[in-house]
Amino acid sequence: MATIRDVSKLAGVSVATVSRVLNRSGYVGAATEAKVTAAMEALSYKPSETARSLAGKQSSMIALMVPDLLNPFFPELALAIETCASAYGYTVILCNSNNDAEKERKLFDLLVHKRVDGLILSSYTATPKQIIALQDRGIPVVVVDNGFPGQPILSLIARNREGAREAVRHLLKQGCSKIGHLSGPADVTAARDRRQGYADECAALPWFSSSLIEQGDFQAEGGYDAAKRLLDREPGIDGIFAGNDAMAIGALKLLHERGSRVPDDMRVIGFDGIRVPMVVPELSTMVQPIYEMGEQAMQQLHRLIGGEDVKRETIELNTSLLVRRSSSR
Amino acid sequence: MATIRDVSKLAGVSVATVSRVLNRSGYVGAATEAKVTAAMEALSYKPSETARSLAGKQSSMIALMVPDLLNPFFPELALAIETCASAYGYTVILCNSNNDAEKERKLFDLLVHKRVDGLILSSYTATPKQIIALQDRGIPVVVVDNGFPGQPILSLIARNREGAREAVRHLLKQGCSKIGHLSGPADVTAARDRRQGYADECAALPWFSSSLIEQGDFQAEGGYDAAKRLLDREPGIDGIFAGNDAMAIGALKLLHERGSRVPDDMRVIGFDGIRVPMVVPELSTMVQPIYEMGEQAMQQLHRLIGGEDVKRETIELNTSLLVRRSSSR
DNA sequence: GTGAAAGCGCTAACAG
DNA sequence: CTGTTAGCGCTTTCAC
Repeated sequence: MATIRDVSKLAGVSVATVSRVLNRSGYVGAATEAKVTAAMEALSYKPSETARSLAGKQSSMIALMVPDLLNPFFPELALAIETCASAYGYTVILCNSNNDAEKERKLFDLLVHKRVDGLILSSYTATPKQIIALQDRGIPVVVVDNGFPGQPILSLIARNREGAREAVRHLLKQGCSKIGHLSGPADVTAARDRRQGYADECAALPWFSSSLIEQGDFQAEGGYDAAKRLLDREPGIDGIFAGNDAMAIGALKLLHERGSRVPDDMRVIGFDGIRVPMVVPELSTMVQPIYEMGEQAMQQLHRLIGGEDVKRETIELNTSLLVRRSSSR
Repeated sequence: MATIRDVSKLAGVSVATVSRVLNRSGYVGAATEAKVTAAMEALSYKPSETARSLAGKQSSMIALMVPDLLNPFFPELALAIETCASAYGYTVILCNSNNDAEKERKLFDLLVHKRVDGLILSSYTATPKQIIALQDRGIPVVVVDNGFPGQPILSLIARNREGAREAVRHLLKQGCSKIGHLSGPADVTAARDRRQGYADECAALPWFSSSLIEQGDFQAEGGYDAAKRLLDREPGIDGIFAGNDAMAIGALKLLHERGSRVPDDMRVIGFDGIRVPMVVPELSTMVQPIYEMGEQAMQQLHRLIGGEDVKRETIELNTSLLVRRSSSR
């Protein structure tokens, strides 16, 4: 593999000059530049990212850390980020924290030592403190699908509360007379906001009771179990708003086992808009703009890495209602 | 961040010695080693992978290249590989080729320049030539879910032909009297083998005709379309063996739209065993040991990287029949 | 404008 | 057993 020295020799200049045209830094005569470019071409030279990284520049690697690759939300996000990152010239390191705070901590350390240029983080367990510490250690972070209001952390999140309200209003409009909610983990902002949105719409209605909320874990199995507990406890429910699609799918499975007809006896709506080719009945959902979220995350991270003065705040993205068969005839 | 020099000073030895205990290479006195270890501890020193990589050692990064992150098969594989890689001390670079031969080619180049230690490749487009070229450029490769018989390429693949035969026999045993097959892309080994397995079992049966095979693309949409073409063309089909789960799900969707009762009027079985929490009816499938496949891929790659003399051949893994509702009452 | 030279942090001969 | 030293390929002052 050709090195910068080979290029410099072939072009009859010094390595410093080659480095300059490589980085468009400092002045280089037009003629010289042409010679260098030609030489690089001739040797099909590509600078060694490794050396570049050692010499103090960027590693042109970013890390993507997700809690659960089996939740289709994250592959979709990963796809968006990978595509966008590669357009910017970054390589993506994939980290699956498995929702394990300890593993996460170790990964943070690793990333620092790997000198990654930045991190796109989706985590239910990372604390603001940890994230800020990471930033202080020189690693710009963009958080996705979780927010830390009041903290100097740049995060991207859907308008969850608003979206939840819209989902519930949709169920009400469909004629539901008693709506239950399967909420996500209590310590996840997105889950809390969705629960809050549900409460916003329902709290004043005569049938409302806080026991209409059952907590799950954002996973299909958990949604199945939570739905079971909810329905066993609260008779007369004819609408379910699940905190995410995975749980909604779990609920649908339970309903099918019990012979409930959806959407006739029970209407169900989820949240996320994951593109799982689902079977019967297709799930209505509040769509998060997952691809856009990944795209924006990468964009913002790139700006942070570039040292731009980006405001470290929570950015909210709009959701959109997607009505399919599970909630409407 | 502490460097090897800091450690050497604190321990009162030379950097070479520190390097030795770091790599367990060469002899180091017990007392010295203890001092060094203590110093490393005290400074919470971690060697810079970047420097180590530049100095000619390994980059401790491997790449994982997949064609389609939206197919749940690949996140599952990725999870297995990431977990296993991290146990071995490797970091995983994620590449999504998007089934695009051109992007794939560029990625190969990139990986060479990044000096990744190895590559786990799942691709429908890469040619044996390309893969061998990559190996010649110093990057060990393990291919997953595709085989290149006769080529010096280490690949892991399920016993597709055998598995397909078993799936078809299962449908026959369930009483199917005319079974269609939705096959995958013609240029994918796995798809061909499964089609062949189907043919093995059916070719001699009175109702068989090659028009019972309809080609899809291993994606749900494609399965939907292929099933439509198949059923419109061939009346009397009461069993479908889909080349993978994604297509089987597409077929189920079509069947539901058409009011076919599954499994009463039509029995369906897929191939892959992806862990999508599916709705009604749950899909029967030939399970590939996805996790094990990822695990083995990582293991073999590690051996290749270590310079062990691993035989570059196709390794086959057993599948297992998982009967659920889509094929059995 | 361009070159010389000093590192970045680590490894690997080669001497002791 | 341990220290010295020369790089790995690139960036970056500092002179000319």
